[in-house]
Amino acid sequence: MTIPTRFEHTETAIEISKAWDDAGCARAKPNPNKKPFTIVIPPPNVTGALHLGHGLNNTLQDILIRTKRMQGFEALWVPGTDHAGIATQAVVERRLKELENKTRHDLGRDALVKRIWDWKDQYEARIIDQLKRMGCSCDWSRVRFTLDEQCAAAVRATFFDLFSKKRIYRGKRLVNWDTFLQTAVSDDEVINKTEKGHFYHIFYPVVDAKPGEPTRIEIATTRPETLLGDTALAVHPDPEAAFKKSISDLQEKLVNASPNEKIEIALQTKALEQRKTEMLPLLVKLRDMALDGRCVTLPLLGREIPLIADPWAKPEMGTGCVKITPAHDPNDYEVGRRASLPMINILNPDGTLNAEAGPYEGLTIKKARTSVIEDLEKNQLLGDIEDRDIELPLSDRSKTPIEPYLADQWFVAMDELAQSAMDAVSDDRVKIFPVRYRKGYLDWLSEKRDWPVSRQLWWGHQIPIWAATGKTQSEAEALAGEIRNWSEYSSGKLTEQIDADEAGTFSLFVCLRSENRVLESKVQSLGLVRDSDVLDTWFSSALWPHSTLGWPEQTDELAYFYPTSTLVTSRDIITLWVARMVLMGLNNVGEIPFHEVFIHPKILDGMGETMSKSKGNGVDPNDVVDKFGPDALRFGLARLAGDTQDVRLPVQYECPHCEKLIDQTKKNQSAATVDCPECKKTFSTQWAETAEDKSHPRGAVVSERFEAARNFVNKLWNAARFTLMNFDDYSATEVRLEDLPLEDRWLLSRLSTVTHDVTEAINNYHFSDASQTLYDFAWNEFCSFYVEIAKPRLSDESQRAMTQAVMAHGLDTLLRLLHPIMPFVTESIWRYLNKAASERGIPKPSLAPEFLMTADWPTAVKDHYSESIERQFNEFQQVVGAIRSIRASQGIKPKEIVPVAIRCSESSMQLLEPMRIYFQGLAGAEIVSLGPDAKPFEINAPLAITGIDIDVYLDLAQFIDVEAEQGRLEKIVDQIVKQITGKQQKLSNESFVSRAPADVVAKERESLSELQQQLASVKQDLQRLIAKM
RNA sequence: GGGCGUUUGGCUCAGUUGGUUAGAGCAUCUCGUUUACACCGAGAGGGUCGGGGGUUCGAGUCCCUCAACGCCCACCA
Repeated sequence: MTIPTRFEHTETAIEISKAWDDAGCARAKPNPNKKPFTIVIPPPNVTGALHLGHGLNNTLQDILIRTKRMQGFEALWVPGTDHAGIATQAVVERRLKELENKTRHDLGRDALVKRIWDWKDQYEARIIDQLKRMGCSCDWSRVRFTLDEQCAAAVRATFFDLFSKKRIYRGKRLVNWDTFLQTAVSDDEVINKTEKGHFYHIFYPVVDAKPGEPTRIEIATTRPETLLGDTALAVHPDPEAAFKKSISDLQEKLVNASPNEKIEIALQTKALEQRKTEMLPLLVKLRDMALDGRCVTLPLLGREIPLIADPWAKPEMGTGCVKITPAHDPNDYEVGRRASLPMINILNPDGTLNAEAGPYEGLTIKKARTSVIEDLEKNQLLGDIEDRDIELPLSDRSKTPIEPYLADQWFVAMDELAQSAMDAVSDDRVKIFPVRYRKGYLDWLSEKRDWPVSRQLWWGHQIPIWAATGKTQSEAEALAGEIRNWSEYSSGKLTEQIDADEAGTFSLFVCLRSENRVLESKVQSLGLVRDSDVLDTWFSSALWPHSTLGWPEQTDELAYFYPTSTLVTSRDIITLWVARMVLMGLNNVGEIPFHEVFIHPKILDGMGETMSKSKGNGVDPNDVVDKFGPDALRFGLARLAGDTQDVRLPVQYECPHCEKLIDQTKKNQSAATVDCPECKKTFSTQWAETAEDKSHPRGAVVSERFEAARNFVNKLWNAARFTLMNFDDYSATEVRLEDLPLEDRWLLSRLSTVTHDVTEAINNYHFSDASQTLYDFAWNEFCSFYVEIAKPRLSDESQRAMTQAVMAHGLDTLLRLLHPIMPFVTESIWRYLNKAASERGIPKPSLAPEFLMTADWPTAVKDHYSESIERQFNEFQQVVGAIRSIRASQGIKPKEIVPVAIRCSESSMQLLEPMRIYFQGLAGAEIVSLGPDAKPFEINAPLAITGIDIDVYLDLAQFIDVEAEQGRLEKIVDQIVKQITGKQQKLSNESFVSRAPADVVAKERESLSELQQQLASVKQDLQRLIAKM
């Protein structure tokens, strides 16, 4: 049997993928004879291509799905992508701006959405290609997209349901307004950045100040321009109590404080007390004025606004007095509601000031700030300006400042929904691994904050609401009454709600259950207008586990595959996504969406930062696949990712001219081109946009971390090559366990152990352990020992057939175990193995299936396991290692055969006797005497192996390098003496002997006496050596 | 400010319930073309486990504390 010298990963992968596809290996359908195992992919955003973080995520899912498929489950992995509303629209809008200098308004809604669909098509294709090249065994006949028709139907049904249950409501809320994208973004999409800013002190004149009262009140703010929307000033209702509370809080902290903290607290307390003394009289006065209903004049606009008492004004902060801008600050909004203050919105959606700002109308916020400061200065109402670091909220998507903004939004009421999702995790219906992530999930949900779901975007699921606003109560009810008479109303195709706002005007909201043009125009004919907003992208993501299976239709798939088995995701979307899937699944289907959630580590770059598209440090899995192959990519990721830590993956550019690897740095990772320091030529990166940049050949981004994995693939390939080279005369034979020699029994026992360990590891999501176990076994045991031992046996006719049978079985099992991690190389070898040895297995051979992918998972055969055999073989391995070590230190040429004597017990002799012949191949040694009576040579290189009662002697008569040997022996003496001293100390310690468990003490004594014997023996050899000179 | 996590040889990571001399891969050094593999084989050097304190006969492993780094959440006009 000939098998290529090299494993050609690229063409093999293409060919094998096609074969799997043609055979439908990854397709799944409800099958009553099997148990289902389901995974829904965390749908990647179509904002861009996948990076290695996704690579890891999908590798782990595929390992699970392939394992379960082999274990006999009906394994379904549902693929798909996410429309990622705001993120995708932002990317396309940014490009539109950069390349064509146009805004979305220049294009209009339909044209922009068309452009985004084009973008989506391009990246969806790219993503699916990446997944396929990685070998992901998704059921590709079931690709979903969160904005496709099936998902849209689910979104409509859900919205309708929640609206009917009054869990979706309309509210005026202060939202995070992105002035660039002109949409509200959720709290989760806001990031904070510390910036240098100023703290402006401003004076508000008191209206009709009485004698003894201050004529003006000082406040301090980082946002002076917002004063245009002020509707009050506030002071604490009980400043003295507030001061006392703060001071006593500090005292409380003192109890558990560290020395450094204590100093800090003492200083704070002192400052606070001083402040209290200085400021209390004024604050009390102001409080009295507030209670008296006094007013101040709003600078610049001249409006009279009240001074109010509200606990939000903390006496220990700022000037102790605070301006209240309800329409533009979340805290002020709450104050405004408590005090029924007017709420004045001074902003247009694009971030410029509106008519409420009077003379400042039309200015941007930045310009308005400058003019306001200038004008305050002119009016002598400006006090100190302090420098200060301020936390600037930015929109995660557009990176522009967020403005708190009062707007009408749809909300999902979270109280009951959140509770149901908390319960599912608290009572373990949904298990989260590792468990430490439970807390974050529960804490977040326990806040039960209502979920604002409106987005003022064009890309997404448009809200299925038609509204008639600004009506009187009777008008609204008349309209509603008409609708209620429709037959569609009674058949549940639409529903309505009447809503009154603070100003006393009424709105009628009508929700349609599903897409229905006729009904839509009927509703529109009543004068109702469709809400132009779309839903938060997480709304459709939250339905993913059931919408992909056909809900709201009661499909067979839904009945069979739902709830899904495991969700594999990364920790940063536990709240955003995982929690919402749980509550939506419970609400819609009445059942949890998945039984287990596995949170895997994140891939960081060489500088410790998470990989992401926006940072520019993302590594394209395809680049790694091109260079090292998909199996190496997968194995490398799986082995790297343990369960406790994120994993750092230093990445390099590979110069396309000279193949030099260039470490990625902060600077070059986002560059469009890089100059190679070696050959000085230029190459382009994935960020190259312009024609000029693109004219340079592209440098792949790779990581040498995958080299070891690639080598492993090669090792496996070659072990298979060797095996198959010796299978020309293979014929299936039945082998009896008891006829097999030790080395075969050892292999079978190890296979049993490894099968057990790997199965356990994968079941418990310990992918790294599974990979490591297989790597060690395949390389250090199967290749280094079993194959080496097999060499002489294969040329011995009496052993050849038996050896072939065990080798075939060993390779077969190894391939099965490795397949989920390295599907291509294993499937490829499997084909060759099938050609050479189609029937194989211990004890009874059977015909192997055509595809490894759908073959059975091995079982750990109990009868094959033997602890004593594994231990005995381990002794053999140690003796081999000992001989090799001496040979190396003596500089003995590899071709020289060294005579060796092994003194050991009767039982060890029985073990080693049949292994005698293997010492030559493995260690270049000829065993001249073996057993309890084995005699050392005249000039010995002794080696004692700890833990085993075996002494090994090499006859150095013709090889001796006295100096080297003397050095070696002296070093051994030192080592042994050091250990003996340690043990003697331990054993002479009265409390150790009396308090440590008896068996520990006994073991110490035993090993001490062993060491002493060894020492004596080595010293003797050393003396003999010196005497010889 | 609250929570979670991390800190082990040059690099990337293991280290199960505390118990002999703390492991692996990469890198380094020495030797090597033995009929699968130089993407290989053999051997070697290198860490006292972030600092300090404690519990214990015994601590990388448990407790306290300090420090650094990372992430999440909240946030002060």
